[in-house]
Amino acid sequence: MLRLSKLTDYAVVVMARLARDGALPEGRVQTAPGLALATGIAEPTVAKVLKILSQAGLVEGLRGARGGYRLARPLAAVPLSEVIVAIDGPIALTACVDGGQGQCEAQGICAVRGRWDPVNDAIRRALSDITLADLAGPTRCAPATTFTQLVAE
Amino acid sequence: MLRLSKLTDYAVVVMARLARDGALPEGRVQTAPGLALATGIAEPTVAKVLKILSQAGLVEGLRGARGGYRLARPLAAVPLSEVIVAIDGPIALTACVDGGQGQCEAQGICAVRGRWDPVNDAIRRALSDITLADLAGPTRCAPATTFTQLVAE
DNA sequence: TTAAATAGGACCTAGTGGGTCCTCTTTGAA
DNA sequence: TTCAAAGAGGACCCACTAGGTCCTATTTAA
Repeated sequence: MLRLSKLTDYAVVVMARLARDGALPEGRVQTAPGLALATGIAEPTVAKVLKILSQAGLVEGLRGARGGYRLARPLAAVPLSEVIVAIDGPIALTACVDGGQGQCEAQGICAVRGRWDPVNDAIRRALSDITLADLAGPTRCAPATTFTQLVAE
Repeated sequence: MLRLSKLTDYAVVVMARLARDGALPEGRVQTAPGLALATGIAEPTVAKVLKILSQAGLVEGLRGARGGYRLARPLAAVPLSEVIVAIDGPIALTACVDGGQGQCEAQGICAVRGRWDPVNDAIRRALSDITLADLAGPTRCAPATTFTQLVAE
């Protein structure tokens, strides 16, 4: 199904919300509970996503009372690929990736060994060309269509 | 992680092997046990993949003694996207796809609602431009590199 | 000093993909 | 005519891991 993890989905939503609420670079911050309320995502989950994004340098976390999060960069400067990598790890379209030592059990006879890279490059390129600004759109609301309808092939 | 299912991976390997062993359209057939032996993939799994590919019209199954499978089309005429769709279902880069009724719990406030389609289009285009022939290569063996090395970002 | 936040873990749970097995049907060959 | 070899089509089990929750430590403004 080639699916994106839910966490990544949440990340995009949360970052879009940060931008919309003015939590821009050097601007005021937005708390995790507040973002949870605004997005409808459970609070612990929002907190988890923000922590990961913070580690990746995509958002900036300010601790202490009156703390919160804000974007490290404007949405237009954040390629979608970067968010995916931050949450899900490297973008690679194959199952034998996470073997660690890279020893595919069928390595000796695998007919397509070493040929996935153009595929992965193509995917990475496609995801790098799209920024979060493209996904979030110009502040206005998207038309009332469901994901399912949009995405079904 | 954006991972492809293992089954899809197997499908590509198996189809590449079919081509290599001359199980081309209108040609002689190759049995599932034989393919399992040749690819190093467990036999029941190979059989499962072939059944799915057969239903999708990507391979042709001939029943009975001396039966087996052969490609329905040459590899060059099979876009990678078609194999993925056959095994994994529609290509769609978002988690809220399989809700069925399409009612995302955060539907009312989701900031990125309805904006994933350009992303999905880009991915589909990338995967449609690559055929199995590109993956399998011109019969010769790929260099001895592991998937992991090739694919790590 | 206190309360409100983030930071960083540990940990549990459920969904589902991966894999196996069983039975039925088809068909060529003895 | 019979038999064996193969695919067709399910049912089913198991393990992995993503998703989600919670707890504690740390920081900092009021």
